[in-house]
Amino acid sequence: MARTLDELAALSGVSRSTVSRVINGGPVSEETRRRVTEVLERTGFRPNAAARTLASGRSGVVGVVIHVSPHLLFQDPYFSALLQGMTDALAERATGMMLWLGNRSKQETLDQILWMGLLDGVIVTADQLDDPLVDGLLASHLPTVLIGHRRADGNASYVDIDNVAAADLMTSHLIGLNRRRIGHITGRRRTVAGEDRIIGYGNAMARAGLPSEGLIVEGDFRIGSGRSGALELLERGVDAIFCANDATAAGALESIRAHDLCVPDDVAVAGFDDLGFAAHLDPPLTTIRQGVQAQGVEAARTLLELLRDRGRAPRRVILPTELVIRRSTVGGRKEGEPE
Amino acid sequence: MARTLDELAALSGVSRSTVSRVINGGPVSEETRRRVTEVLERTGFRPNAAARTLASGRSGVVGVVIHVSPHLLFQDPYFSALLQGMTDALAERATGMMLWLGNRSKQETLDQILWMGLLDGVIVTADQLDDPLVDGLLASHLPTVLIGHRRADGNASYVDIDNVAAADLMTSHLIGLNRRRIGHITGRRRTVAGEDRIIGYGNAMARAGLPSEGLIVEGDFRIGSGRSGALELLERGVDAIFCANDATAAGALESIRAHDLCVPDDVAVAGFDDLGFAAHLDPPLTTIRQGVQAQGVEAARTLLELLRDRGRAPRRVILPTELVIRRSTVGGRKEGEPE
DNA sequence: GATTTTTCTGGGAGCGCTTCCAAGAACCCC
DNA sequence: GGGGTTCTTGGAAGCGCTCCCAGAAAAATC
Repeated sequence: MARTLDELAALSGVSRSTVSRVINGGPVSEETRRRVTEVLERTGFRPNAAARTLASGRSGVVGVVIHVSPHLLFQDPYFSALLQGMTDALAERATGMMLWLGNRSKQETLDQILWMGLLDGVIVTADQLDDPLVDGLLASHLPTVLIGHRRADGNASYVDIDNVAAADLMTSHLIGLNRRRIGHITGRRRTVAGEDRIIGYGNAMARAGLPSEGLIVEGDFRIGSGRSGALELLERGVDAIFCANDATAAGALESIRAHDLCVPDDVAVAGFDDLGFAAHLDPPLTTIRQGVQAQGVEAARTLLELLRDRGRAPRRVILPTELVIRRSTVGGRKEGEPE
Repeated sequence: MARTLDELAALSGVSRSTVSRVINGGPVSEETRRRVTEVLERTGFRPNAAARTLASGRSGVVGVVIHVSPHLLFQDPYFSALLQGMTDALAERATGMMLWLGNRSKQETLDQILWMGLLDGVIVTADQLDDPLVDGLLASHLPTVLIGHRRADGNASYVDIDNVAAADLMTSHLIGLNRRRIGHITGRRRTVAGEDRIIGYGNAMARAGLPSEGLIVEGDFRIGSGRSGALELLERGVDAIFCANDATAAGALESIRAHDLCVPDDVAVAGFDDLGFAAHLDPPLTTIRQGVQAQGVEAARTLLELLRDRGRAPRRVILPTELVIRRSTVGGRKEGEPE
């Protein structure tokens, strides 16, 4: 069994260069290509990846860094969907993927990635407002695509949604339903999504001339903070709660029910993300749908494009979001539910 | 900034070979080492991974293949724990990891891994009785460690638990509590764990002279099959149910409660895995604890050892399991629960 | 002090591939 | 039919590193 290009060249009676061309789709006469391909298939030849990488400067492998605790990673379908999208898009171009999960320190992760050296590019989740890993990656000249972005990342390539606009839209939806004391349970502090959703909420409230002070309680994107946040807001008196994500909203629903209050009659509840379970909460949750899987796909495509054409201008993608209205804000039957 | 060994050699006034020795810990005089190290740090030099791999034949990267549907992957903490264990152990030796999740066909995955070529070795979950991916990997001469193993994998390296013995132990525990009609909800068909747990259950029943026919219903490791399986077994009349894993047991508990039966007085329930939630079910679940994270660690270590010393005999590790008794089989207070 | 042993270092030969260059063959147009 | 294209191919020069070998220097031995 042939192990090198030279052996293959000998077997098929052409030069090494020609075999290389056949493998990489270079210009070769039809006749030669057929002959070499035949030998290629017969021997099951696989070119040595390290040698290709060394000679060509590209490895065909990209890194994906999702720096969250594995606990969260495997619990939140958000990441699962993201990964799925990326692997699909990468596989289309036969690009390998190395995955870094968040179980080491950011500095260690960064060092490892850069030290490793054989990556063509990196996709990294940039959800923190302040993230040395992202900064390091951007500074490293390694082609990098962010999922999410900070203000300062204006000339990096990224895929994101417009959190401010979406939160504004949701808040306006609640205002439009004649809610006046609308509380907000925020996302984790120092995350882009968290802060931007606060801004969007604040914008809508201000525009409507409604007060928001005292109506914002801090959460952390987890169900527990939804429970406690809702308790606090109920005490202060609210007729609607906009939660920074669906998990938080699930917690809020629990607390409200425990208080024997009715959703949405007494208190309307809204979430953000539209993860699978949102439609199956009781009552089904009004939320903002963001296509997480699509974000993964788009991020991968963006990176591949960046690789194909280095020095190309950064590509910034803002994916659309959608207000999904269900019964947690508007009573009665909605969205094709059984009568 | 230095980019190659030669540049570094020039900067520090030694030969390329010497710099290479300093980097790789070869024999170098103290004085030289200090001088070169200084330059190394000052320039932040990183050796080219592809070149090292090509020259040395090792890449310092191993593959991890967890071929389950992403849905399951991200839902079941089992995999999360496994990954965590592996990444920890691999990081100790600065070994990179490429991850293949189960979103492509097995054949595709196999091809990609082998084609990629730059892996030093692979860890793969071998839970299916019949798995072309595992077969292909074992046949490929790529150092491979299985997590779980089939009968035929006798001379591969693997990390596993003794499912037969553990299931036997659990069943005997139930028998020892004077249960006589003990049902079993199996794991997914054609998985090693599923089949072996049936065998262990059967062994214990036979030894005690108890009948098991009609008391085995097929499940699939998921909560749904626990619900339906329990319903079926309740109809046939049982005083205990041994479920193939904790998720199934959770489902069984639901159904039993829905029938207004009491656990464990009317029906005892036992699971397998001791995942985090098992202790928090109502009532807390008697189960078999297997250290999943430890399995990950052990698998990684085994592979690293295999790599250090090729041609070494395969290493087979059977990790211990433990019967964890909680209130789902034995009433009253147990295991440090509040009074 | 001469010889042997050990330690340290530099040179060089690859690892297997890509890719540039140039030469030859085949083809074209007027 | 000659000069110019265009296609196809082989040769050769690396890519940046490891590792073997042999020579030089240092240390140990008698």
